[in-house]
Amino acid sequence: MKKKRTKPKAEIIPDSKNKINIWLVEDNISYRKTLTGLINRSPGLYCPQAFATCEETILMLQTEPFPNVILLDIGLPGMSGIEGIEKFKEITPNTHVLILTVYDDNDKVFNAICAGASGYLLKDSSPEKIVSSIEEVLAGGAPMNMQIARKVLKMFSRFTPKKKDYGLTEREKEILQFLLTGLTKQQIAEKLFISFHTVNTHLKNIYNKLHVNTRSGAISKVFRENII
Amino acid sequence: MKKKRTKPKAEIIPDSKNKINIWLVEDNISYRKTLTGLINRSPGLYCPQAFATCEETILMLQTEPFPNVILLDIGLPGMSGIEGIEKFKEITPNTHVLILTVYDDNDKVFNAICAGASGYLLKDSSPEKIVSSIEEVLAGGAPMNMQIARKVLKMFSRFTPKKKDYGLTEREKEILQFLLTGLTKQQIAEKLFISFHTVNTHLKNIYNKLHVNTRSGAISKVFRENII
DNA sequence: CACAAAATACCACGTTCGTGCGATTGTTAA
DNA sequence: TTAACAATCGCACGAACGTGGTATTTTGTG
Repeated sequence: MKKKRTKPKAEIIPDSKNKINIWLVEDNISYRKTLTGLINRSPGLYCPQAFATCEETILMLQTEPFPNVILLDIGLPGMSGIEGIEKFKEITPNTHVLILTVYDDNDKVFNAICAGASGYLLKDSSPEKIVSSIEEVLAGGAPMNMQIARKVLKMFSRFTPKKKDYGLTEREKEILQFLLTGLTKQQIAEKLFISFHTVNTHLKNIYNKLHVNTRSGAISKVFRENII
Repeated sequence: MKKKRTKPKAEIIPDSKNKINIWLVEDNISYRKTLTGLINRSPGLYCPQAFATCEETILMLQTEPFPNVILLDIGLPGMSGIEGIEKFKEITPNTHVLILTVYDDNDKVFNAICAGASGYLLKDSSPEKIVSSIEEVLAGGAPMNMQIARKVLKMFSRFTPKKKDYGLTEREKEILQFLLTGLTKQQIAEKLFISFHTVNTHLKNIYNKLHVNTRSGAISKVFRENII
């Protein structure tokens, strides 16, 4: 629920008409001013709000119209930027959150993206890069510094479906699927229109192939090793 | 094991000294020629080999020195580009594979990256973008078209640890961990130096909290929803 | 302190599981 | 035509599970 309201401000703020509305969350005062200036000097961009903490930002989201983009630092006093993303996204899911930080460790990058960040920039980015990234975000992109992009791809490939092959047949995989849902042998038999005994046999074979001897072991193996 | 060998060729090939060695895998003849030309006209780049299939490429990898970058199409006759990536990476893990294709569906992108692609370009990319992307790959980046980058981030956020809270206590989580390994109630009891009956009680409570009534259901829920 | 929540413990009963056998049919590759 | 494999079906039995109770002790918080 956006509330449109003209708010008197001491500073000179650019005309908001047809401009991209950008909020800034950055605790370093001088960098914040630099960025605000940079954005407001860019045609088409408009930065009416700048905060030092996520908490303040969240408060303002209660009363002000939602921004198109939030430019967010991660190393903030109080609530971290990562937590901030989640909160922002709960309040206004359509607002893009663009991370601008000094941190480039896997953990921060991973968590930020999982939390819903639309892009991830490092603070050594040039002013031009920052401005173009804001535009890119709105054009449906996901701007990242190249080292970040590489990290992201590497993280991704760690999710590789390794798919060790235990030589399961199609029927066995099918039955395994039903195991995962917590069905009993009898229930599986009914689902597949076969005898209880047949399911029993399949289960025996599955256990043999997976080198387990309980449902629990089988199910855990399926999830941990991305079988099926 | 790289074998350096000067190979007589009918075509005029640029000097390989200090140039980035790029191989091209693309089944469309005219596009292949266009790209080869583009690369060889770029200072610092050098494309001595171009193939129509992964199979040919793999053969050549047996005898020729490994390239720095392989520019790879996905929609190929015979072995698909996705499979190709895996094979290439097995043979020469340090060679970067840069995808250049028309396909932008989640599945292809996901699989390509999981297989180890260093970048993902669409065929509507400008020649300049292609050349700069090759350079970016070698500079440690991961060039992607902006729509691809967005897709990648979105896929990532699907891995979000949602962590629904079912109000499990620490002890209950502990017992849940042992469930995953396939232990019986008695075995869990021994591990924790408590009575079999206590484990039984905990299990009852866990099932209640997770709204399941079998070990299988509990285990599946744990994996699917990232509990614990 | 008081009260709630968590952890502990016990029992009984019917259900389901895992595993030891054996067996028939159909398909597929050698 | 064999041989191998997959899928089907059957039985029996001890072990483990899930669920209904009840009850005591420990821990933590207002």
